Amino acid sequence: MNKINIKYLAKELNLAISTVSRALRDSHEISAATKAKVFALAKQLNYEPNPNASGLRGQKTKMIAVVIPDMVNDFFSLVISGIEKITQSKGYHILLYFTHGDHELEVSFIKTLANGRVDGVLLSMSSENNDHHHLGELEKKGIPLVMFDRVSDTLQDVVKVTSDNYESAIVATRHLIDAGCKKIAYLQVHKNIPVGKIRMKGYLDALQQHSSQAEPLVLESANDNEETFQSLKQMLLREKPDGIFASIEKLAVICYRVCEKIRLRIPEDIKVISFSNLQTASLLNPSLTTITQPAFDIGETAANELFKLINRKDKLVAAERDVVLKSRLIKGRSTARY
Amino acid sequence: MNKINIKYLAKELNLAISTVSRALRDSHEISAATKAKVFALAKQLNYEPNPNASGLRGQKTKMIAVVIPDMVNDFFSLVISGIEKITQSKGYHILLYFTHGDHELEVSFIKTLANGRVDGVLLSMSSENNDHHHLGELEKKGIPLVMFDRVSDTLQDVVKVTSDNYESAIVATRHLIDAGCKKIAYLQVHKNIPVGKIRMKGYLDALQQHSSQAEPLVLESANDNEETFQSLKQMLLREKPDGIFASIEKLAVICYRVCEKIRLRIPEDIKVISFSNLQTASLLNPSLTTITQPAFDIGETAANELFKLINRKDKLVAAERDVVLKSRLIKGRSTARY
DNA sequence: AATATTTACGGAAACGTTTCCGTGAATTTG
DNA sequence: CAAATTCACGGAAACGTTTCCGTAAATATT
Repeated sequence: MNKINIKYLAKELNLAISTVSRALRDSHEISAATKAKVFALAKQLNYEPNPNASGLRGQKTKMIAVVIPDMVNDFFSLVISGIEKITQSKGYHILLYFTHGDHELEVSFIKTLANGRVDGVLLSMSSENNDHHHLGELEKKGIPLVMFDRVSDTLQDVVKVTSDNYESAIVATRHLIDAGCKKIAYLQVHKNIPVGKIRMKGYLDALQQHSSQAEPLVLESANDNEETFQSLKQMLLREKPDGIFASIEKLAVICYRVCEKIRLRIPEDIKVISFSNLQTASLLNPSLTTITQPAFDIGETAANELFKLINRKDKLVAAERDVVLKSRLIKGRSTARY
Repeated sequence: MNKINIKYLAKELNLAISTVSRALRDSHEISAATKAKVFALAKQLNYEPNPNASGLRGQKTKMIAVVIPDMVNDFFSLVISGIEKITQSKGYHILLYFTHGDHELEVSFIKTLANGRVDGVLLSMSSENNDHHHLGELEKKGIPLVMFDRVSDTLQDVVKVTSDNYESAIVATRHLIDAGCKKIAYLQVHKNIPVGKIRMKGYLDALQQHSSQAEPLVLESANDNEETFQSLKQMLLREKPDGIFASIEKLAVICYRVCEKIRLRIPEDIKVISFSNLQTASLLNPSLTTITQPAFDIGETAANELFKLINRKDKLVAAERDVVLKSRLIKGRSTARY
């Protein structure tokens, strides 16, 4: 039950600790013969360097943090898969945190991360909150940050990876208009989600430029699904829109349920389009027309950008830039002309 | 740009390093007055203890690893959410690894984890492989392990959290039989997935006991989706089963596509049931009857069991036990009598 | 009042690694 | 052949904590 560490290897081989360490790291100042002996014993004993010791000494942890709201939809699952592809290839490890949309929790996570727990942070904000001092804490400690999807529009000096939410919202709205919709409603999540604002702006601008619809029609969802169900039902019955643009897939799903409940036929009575990464969108009844974000790609790109920052020697060059990836419109029967 | 660590706090307060450390850990041998001063300065400077130093000294990392095949389906997303709920409440951190079904990768992950990187491991196996020496490595180092869902049936001395796959498979098969199916096919994934075997045994036993069907009908899926699509299509055309039992949701989805392609009506011509945690199962066309595993619960339970092991003082007591949670049958139109 | 105990804190070792600095021996250079 | 350089390795410091051991003063005990 002997601990196998460098000291043990050194004693076993009659070498100094420093020699063993250098041999393991393939240093040029160690002879081939010695290296071979060290490697052989290390492999035989299944030696793995203690990460805490390496981290403490070298101030490198080989870990990055991924901080996201949650994983209830397929979007973040795909993003993480993209991130994992990159971290895996770089020999890095992923620490995963869920904020559950709670800003306080986000602040608390970031503070814990700011003291040498990770080499970098990938963040999708819990909510639009102009209080960004916790992110400043990261910068002060020299820990690189890349934001993705739910980014801050007020924060300037940080790398952001997003998709073309504004343009896609215009495309989606125009798609409904082209399908013959005269009264289009927009289903929005809680107001202070950053992407939400931009998407709604696309909806509003598209309406103004391409539709004769007098007034925009916006419904903000509640936190509770049942509550949202009821208010959406009321809205559909009262306003009788003929097109629905859901800003997230959960709202589209609720919309399907409401329509079934009040016997509205999709797409005959009302057409539905939604931002969504649902893999089963094409199997829904009817198949859902979606704006699909390149989620996996966003994850890959964000991770790559983060590693650029981590490996940057010259900390002074502030080459921040926004990366914007394109979403795709995938047509389903939910917006078909009939 | 001064590093704020314990040494800095001590100097600032004219105290010894050891005193500050004890004050921060709320030791009883430090006066209330001193504690107050230390806490105040620590808060003011946003001090966070360096995790590498703590980990190195105390041999505790406050991190656990979660090793799963991937996150392409909703099941593992829910499991992780359940795990996160527990780790969050215990002040622990999650390291996430995907094996992508590759046993070699699993071995490599476990080996890296075996040297003080984490306090415990939650594992859902990549594949049924009787080569378990890498897990022995964990035990040798005293790192607790809990397996969930895809567990090994040959490995005895380890805590396992699963759902009642055998019983559920019987329930599913009987459900098809009761709905009038005379020829039921079972769609299986790659042979060496452990749960797959047990589920199939349930299918076989239910057939033998409750159906007059002469021969079981089993189709093993390929790695490639398109390939699976083709072989399933061939099978449906050749064998003309009137019931399909899919062991995982991906196969049910492919089955839906095949049926649409060859104009088989669900549930009139063929009925479909599947193991699945798809949140949109009820919105499919037609709504899918599922055996739904308590995924979130599995995550919670596995994490709780792991913490029991981590916090156990008495390492000798080997109170291994299997925890089996119940799945639910959720009826949809895909198995309706017509 | 003399001794024993508690209180509140300081000093230093230890965790396992990496790397700076040194140093004999071997090799190259002028 | 002497001097300079390279080679191959050893010793020890440093990373930031936690904790064991020690100790002077304060308090409690007999």
